[in-house]
Amino acid sequence: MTLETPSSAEPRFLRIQEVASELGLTTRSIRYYEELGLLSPAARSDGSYRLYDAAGVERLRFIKGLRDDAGFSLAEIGQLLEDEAARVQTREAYAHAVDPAERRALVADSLSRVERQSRILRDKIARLEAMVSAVEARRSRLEGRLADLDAGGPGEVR
Amino acid sequence: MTLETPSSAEPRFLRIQEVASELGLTTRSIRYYEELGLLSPAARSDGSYRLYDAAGVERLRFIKGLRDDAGFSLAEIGQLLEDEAARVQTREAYAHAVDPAERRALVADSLSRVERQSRILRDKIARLEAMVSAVEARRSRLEGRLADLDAGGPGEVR
DNA sequence: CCTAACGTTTACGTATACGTGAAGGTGTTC
DNA sequence: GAACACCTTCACGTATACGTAAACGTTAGG
Repeated sequence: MTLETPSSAEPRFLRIQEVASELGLTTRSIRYYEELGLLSPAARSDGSYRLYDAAGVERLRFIKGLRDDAGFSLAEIGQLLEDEAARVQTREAYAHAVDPAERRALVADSLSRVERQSRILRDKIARLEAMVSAVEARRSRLEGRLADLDAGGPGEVR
Repeated sequence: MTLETPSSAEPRFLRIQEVASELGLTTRSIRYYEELGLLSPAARSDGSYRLYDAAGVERLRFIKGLRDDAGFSLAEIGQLLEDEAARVQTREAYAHAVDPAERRALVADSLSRVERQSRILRDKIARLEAMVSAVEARRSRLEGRLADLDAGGPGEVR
């Protein structure tokens, strides 16, 4: 066997292509996101291969979601992730904070950032739902007409 | 007065800049959308100025919504509008159709197109909502910790 | 009639978000 | 240790969605 200490605590790293395949991205995209400062690999191999851990993969999945699902630009995503980074930093500070008041302030800060993220997404959803209801209005008009016709309905178009 | 037959049945036309201002677009964008075949002005003046009617303005508002709110590409919007165009054509055919079976088929066709539009939008909303719930999960974790702290909570970070 | 504001087409410029090599190093396998 | 897939860093190419300027015609007002 070529296995080397397959311990359970081994930090499982993935190389860029493995991550790309798992997420349905290209390696180019991942490197480009890195250029823009949206993420950086957890580590580099001896030969300077990018190595990603689970958190990195999750971050990329989040980025992809924001792009494909929410339709945000990479610049907007950068903003959202800055909030996220600040949140993580805050989390770090929290671990070292002793004063309860300080801890409270740090958590409150994180919370406000998450709430902002949530607001942005919810706002987008609300606008999408407005569009849906416009489409639905047409839909129900058509369904009504169809029902009329099935019941031997009126001859003139209205 | 400089008024000229301000009759109520007068077809109110707007020029491109008026439309652009009303919708928060640029004239360039509107002309570009026209290049792509997403719309065409209802009429042209003697001097070939583009003239838009209420329907044209609505169509543009729809396009802007699909772009800004839903984040669709202009190509995708083109698809959605083709469906819409087919629907309108179908509506026209409906007015001339006499056979009830034919009429039923036409309405059913329109309905299926509208349903497709609705599906596309709802799919987008669903994916957005999945993202929101991910964010909300973090949010409630933070809220919980905040409550702990306010109650004189545990000293170690988890 | 003249002018200022607005419009027209044509065409080249630009930001974003990657794709696509080139030239070379890395890593695993037989 | 040679092959071959994978990685690295430039660097230039490309599609989308417009911005911007040139050169010129149109419309409305005084």
